[in-house]
Amino acid sequence: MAARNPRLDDVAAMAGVSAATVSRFINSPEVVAAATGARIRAAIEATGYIQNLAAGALASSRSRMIAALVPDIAQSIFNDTVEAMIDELASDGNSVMLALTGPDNHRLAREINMALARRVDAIILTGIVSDEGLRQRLRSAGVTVIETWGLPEDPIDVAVGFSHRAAGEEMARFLRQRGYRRPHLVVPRSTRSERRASGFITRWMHDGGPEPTRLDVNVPSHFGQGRLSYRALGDLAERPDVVVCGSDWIAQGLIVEAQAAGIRVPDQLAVTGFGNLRMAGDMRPTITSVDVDGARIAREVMRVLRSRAAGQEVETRIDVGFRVIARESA
Amino acid sequence: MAARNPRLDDVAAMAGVSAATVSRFINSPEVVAAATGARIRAAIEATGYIQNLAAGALASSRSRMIAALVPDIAQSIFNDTVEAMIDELASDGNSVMLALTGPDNHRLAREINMALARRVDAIILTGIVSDEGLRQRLRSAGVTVIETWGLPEDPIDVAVGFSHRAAGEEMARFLRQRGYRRPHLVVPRSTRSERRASGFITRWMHDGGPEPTRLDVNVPSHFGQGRLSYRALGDLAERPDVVVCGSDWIAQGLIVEAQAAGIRVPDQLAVTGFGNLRMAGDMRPTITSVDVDGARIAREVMRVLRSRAAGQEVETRIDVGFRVIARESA
DNA sequence: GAGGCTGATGAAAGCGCTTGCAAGCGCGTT
DNA sequence: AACGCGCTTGCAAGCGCTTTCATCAGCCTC
Repeated sequence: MAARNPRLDDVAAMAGVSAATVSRFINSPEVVAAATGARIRAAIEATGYIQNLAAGALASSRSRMIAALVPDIAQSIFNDTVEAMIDELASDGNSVMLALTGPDNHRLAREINMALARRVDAIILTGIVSDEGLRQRLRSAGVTVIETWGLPEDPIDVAVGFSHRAAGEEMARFLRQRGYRRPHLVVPRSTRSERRASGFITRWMHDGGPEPTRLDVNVPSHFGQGRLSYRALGDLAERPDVVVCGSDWIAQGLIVEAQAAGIRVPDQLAVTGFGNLRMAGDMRPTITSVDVDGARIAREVMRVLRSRAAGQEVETRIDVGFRVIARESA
Repeated sequence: MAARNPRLDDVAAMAGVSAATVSRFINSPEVVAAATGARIRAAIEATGYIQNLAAGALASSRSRMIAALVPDIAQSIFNDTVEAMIDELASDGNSVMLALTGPDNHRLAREINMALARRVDAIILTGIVSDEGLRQRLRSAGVTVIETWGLPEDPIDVAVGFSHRAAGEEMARFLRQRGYRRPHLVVPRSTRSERRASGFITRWMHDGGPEPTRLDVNVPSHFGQGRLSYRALGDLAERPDVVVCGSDWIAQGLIVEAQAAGIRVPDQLAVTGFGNLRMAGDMRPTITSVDVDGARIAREVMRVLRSRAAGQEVETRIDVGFRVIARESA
C-alpha cells in the first residue's frame, strides 16, 4: 500500500529492457519488436503500472488536454456540442478540461489563463472574446484556439459556426412569407441573440414591415421566462401575431402559458424558437425553430484539431450553416 | 514570437532572485518579503510569464485537477451539481477534467484509468460503480474518491447523496395520503431510478395498495418520452389515477400530451416528477416533484475535498436528504 | 558580547517521463 | 570479405517546476 506507485523504470527492469523502450511501447507499440512488446505488456500487468501523463506532458510538451470554455452547462444549447466533443476527444486519448465562464463571460480571462498555465493543446471557446488584450494573448500563446457557434470576420485562430445575423434574417423572411404581420421579439442578453435579433429587424423592416416590438431577458434563458414573456405581451399597445423567441425553452414556456390562458397556438398566436432542441419536435404544438447541428460543430472542431496535429494547414472560418425547421407553432 | 516561453528562471534573473523564491512568491506570496515580492511581480509582468502547472504538478505530485465523471451532460439532472462544483473548484485554483461515462457507464473503466493517469487529486463519480475490480483499483490508488447522488452502504471512499429507496417510499406515502389509488410508474433504466421504484412499490403494497403498473424507459430520459408514456397508458387494463415519473422531463412531456388529448391534470390524471428542475415550478400545472439540492451536494463535496487537503478526517457517508415538493399536478 | 532565534533566500536534488543520437545486429550487395 | 541498410534498443540529457536543507543577516536576550 505504502509502496510508491510503480514507474516506467520498474516496468523496464522487470521486462529486461530500458525505460525508453517501455515508453515507446506505450506511445507507439508498432515501433517495438513484437516479442519485446509482449514482455513489456506482461510487466505492466504484473506491476500494475499506470502511466503518469503529467510527467509525459512535461517531457513532450504536449498535454493531450483540451480546454473547453462555455458560459454554463446547467441549461445550455451548447451541451450537445460539448458532449459530442468530449466523446470524440476521449476516444483519441485526450482529456477535456471544462471551465465555466459565466453568463457574461465574467471569468473568461481567469479561465483562459488557467488553460494556458496547464499548457493545453487547444482551447475551444463558445461565445465571442471581445477583449482585445485577451485576443492578443491567445494569438501569441501559440496554442490552437477554436471559436465556436459564431463566425467572426477575423477569428483569433479558427472559427467553426454560422452567421447569427443571417439566421435572424432568414427567420424574418420565413415569417413574412407565412403572412405574419406583427412580430414580437424575446431576446436574451447575449451577443449572439442580439445579432440574430438585429438581423431579423433589419430584414423585416427592409421588406417593408413595421418595427417589431421586443423584450430583453436575462441569460441563461429558461422555461420560466416564457411564461413571463407571455404575460408581458399584455403591456403592448397592439397584440403581436407571432412571438420570435431567442431559445426553444422560452418558446415552450410561452406556449404553455398561452394555452393555459386559453389562447390557441398558432391560430391566435404563433411562436418560434431557436436551437431545435429535441423537445421542440415533441411539444404540442411542435415548435418551429432554427436548427444548428451541434454535433457537426463538434466534428468540424475535431477535424481541425486532427489536421493541426498532423501539421496540415486548416481553414480558418468554417460555416456549418443553420436551417429553419417549419413545424406547427408558426 | 519564436522565443520560447519565459520560465521561472527568466523571471528570477530579471528580479535578481533565485527561481525558488519566485516559486514561493507564486504559491504563497506571504512568505516572501514585500519588497522582493514587488520586484518579482514586476518581472512577471515584464516577461509575460505564465506558470507551467504541468511541471508544477510533477514536482509537487499535486495536480490541482479534479476529475468529474458523469453519464452525460446533454440532459442531465446532475448538471446543477457539476456546475456548482466546477465553479467552486475554479475559485480554489483547481481545474475540472470532465469525462462522460455514457448511459450505462460504458466507458467508466477507461475514464477512471485516464483520471488516474493524470494523477488527479480527486475523482468525483455520479452513479454507482458496481465492478468490484474497479472499486478495488480506486481504493488502492490512494486518491480521494467521492461518490455522489447515491448513498451506498460501503462507499469506496466517501459518498455524498441520499437514499433513493427512501425517496421512493416517501412518494408512495405522499400519494396514498392524498388519496390516490392506482399509481403507474414510468421508470428510466438506471440503478437509481430502479431503486426509487422499488422503494415506492414496496411501501405502496406494504400499505395495502395494489401492485402498481409500470413502464420502463431508456436513459437519458427526456420530454419526448413523456408523450410516449402517456400514449402507452392506453394499453393498460385500468387507467391509473396518478403517474409517477422518473424525471421532471418525463412528467412535463406527459402533462403536455395529456392536455393535448383534452385530459385535465390533475383532476383526471395526476402526475409527479423527480429532480425538481426549475421548470417544474413554472409548468401549467406546476409539477409535484422530489427536490434534491444539487448545489448542496456540490458544497458537501467541496467541504470533503478541503478537509482532506487540510489533512483532517472526514465522514464517509453524508446524507443530504430530499424533499417531496407538493404542487398542483398531484 | 555571546548565543540563540526568526525570517528570507539560495543551492541543488529530484518529480517520471520523452526523444535525439548512436550503437548493435542480421542480412543482402558488390 | 567489406560495406551499407533497416530495424531495435539503450544512453543520457533534458522538460520546468517544488521543496528540503542550509545559510545568512538582523535582532533580542541575558
